[in-house]
Amino acid sequence: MINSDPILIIDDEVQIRRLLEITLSANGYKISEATTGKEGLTLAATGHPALIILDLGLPDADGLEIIKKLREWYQKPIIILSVRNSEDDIIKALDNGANDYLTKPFRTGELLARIRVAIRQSQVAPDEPILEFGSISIDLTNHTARRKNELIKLTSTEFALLALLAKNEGRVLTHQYILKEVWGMGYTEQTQYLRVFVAQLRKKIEDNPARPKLLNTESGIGYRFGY
Amino acid sequence: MINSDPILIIDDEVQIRRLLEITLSANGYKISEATTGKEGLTLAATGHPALIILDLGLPDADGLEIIKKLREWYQKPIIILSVRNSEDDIIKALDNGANDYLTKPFRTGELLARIRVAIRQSQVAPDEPILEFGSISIDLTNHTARRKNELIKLTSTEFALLALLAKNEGRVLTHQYILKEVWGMGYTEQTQYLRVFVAQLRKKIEDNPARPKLLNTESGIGYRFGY
DNA sequence: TCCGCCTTTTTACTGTCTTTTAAATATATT
DNA sequence: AATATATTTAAAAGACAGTAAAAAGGCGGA
Repeated sequence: MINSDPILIIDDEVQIRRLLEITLSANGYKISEATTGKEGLTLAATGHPALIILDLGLPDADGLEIIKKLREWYQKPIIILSVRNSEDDIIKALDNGANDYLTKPFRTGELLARIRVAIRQSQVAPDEPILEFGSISIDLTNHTARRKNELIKLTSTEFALLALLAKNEGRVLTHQYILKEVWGMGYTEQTQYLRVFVAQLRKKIEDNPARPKLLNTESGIGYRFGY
Repeated sequence: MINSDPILIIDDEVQIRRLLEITLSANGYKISEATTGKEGLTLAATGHPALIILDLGLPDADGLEIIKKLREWYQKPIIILSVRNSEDDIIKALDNGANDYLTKPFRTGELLARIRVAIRQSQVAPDEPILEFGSISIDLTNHTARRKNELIKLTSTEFALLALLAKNEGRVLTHQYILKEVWGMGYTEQTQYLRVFVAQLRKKIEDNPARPKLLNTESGIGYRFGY
């Protein structure tokens, strides 16, 4: 997920909390909840949330005061949800450190988009998932593979083959399956293509291509990556 | 003065422009104005505005496309003003790079508060606007590129292409993706444009254009900058 | 508005890299 | 040992990329 830190919801209305719970967790966010200002401040301090959604109309505290208290140390985004729609309330909340202000009832899709905006601004680009196998690393999103940090020059077919095998580390993939995935369903009989490309790949990724350690042959069946 | 760079207003309605002129300058902001998308893009590039206020319903261009075009190089806040109030419009604008979205008619005090929020944030998180690659440096805010401190003369398309690749250093970008980002979604088949512009760029940025070190070809896939 | 300049698009050609095919050699399985 | 399966190499075919230059389009200045 984008961020493993939770979104902290501070709201006394149980319906709103339920709605946010469902919407946010359905979109892959972790959540933590508080029903009072006091509890909210404690949870903000202990749970280091990635973002705080704050209801201005809490029974036990003034919303503005909570924003100010949070902003003494909390740098990440604060989004206000409030029934109050007066310009004065909005301006005061924003000027005291809130990042955004939505009035209830709000549209969940819009809230999600505004959360994305806030998080986008507060965080640096997340690292890409990279598959590692000894001295070989394969970056699927960047379409690059490295060997001891040196870029390996691979053709698109070679990369597709390597990626398929690497994604299925330890599994035996049959010739037919590999051919179907890499070349397409019309090529399941062209085992020879596979042999040629396996040889090319081994030259590029193996220390000793004649004694492969990564790209292993399962005679009569297919190939297996790793293990 | 909060910031000596102006706020750029892109709106075709003269009443809105007058209103914003008065409100913003009364609050100490400098302003510059454009009445069309085209003019807006030019002024954004030449005037390095501290913030852009953009009307989505311009007569000469699709608002979303303008946001995308701006976001190819413009890092500072973009606030949308629009008569459209549908959730879909709001989400699309925000997800394509807008920082905030207000529907017309808007309250000037709220707009000012949201401008303060946006500027506050853009000062906290100043993205490094100058990318460096060996003897090449690319200044995204000023739309300029240098080679050994000599200014390189680039057309706007050339710059957009270079900026896109440079921002994605080390990643392989597909032909389709590059074409979509630089030319627009109707051009994903025009790989020849790309070849011509890549050749032009290489002449300008590479020591030896025939043996590129920065702008690398990934045959059958696309191009990769650096690494 | 027209002219000239600059940028983008189009065209035609050449060169390079990738995939396919083929054939000879090696290894595994029974 | 015989047979099937796999590896390796290299050349042929095909796909893809680079280049140059002309045509078209857009823009600003006279």
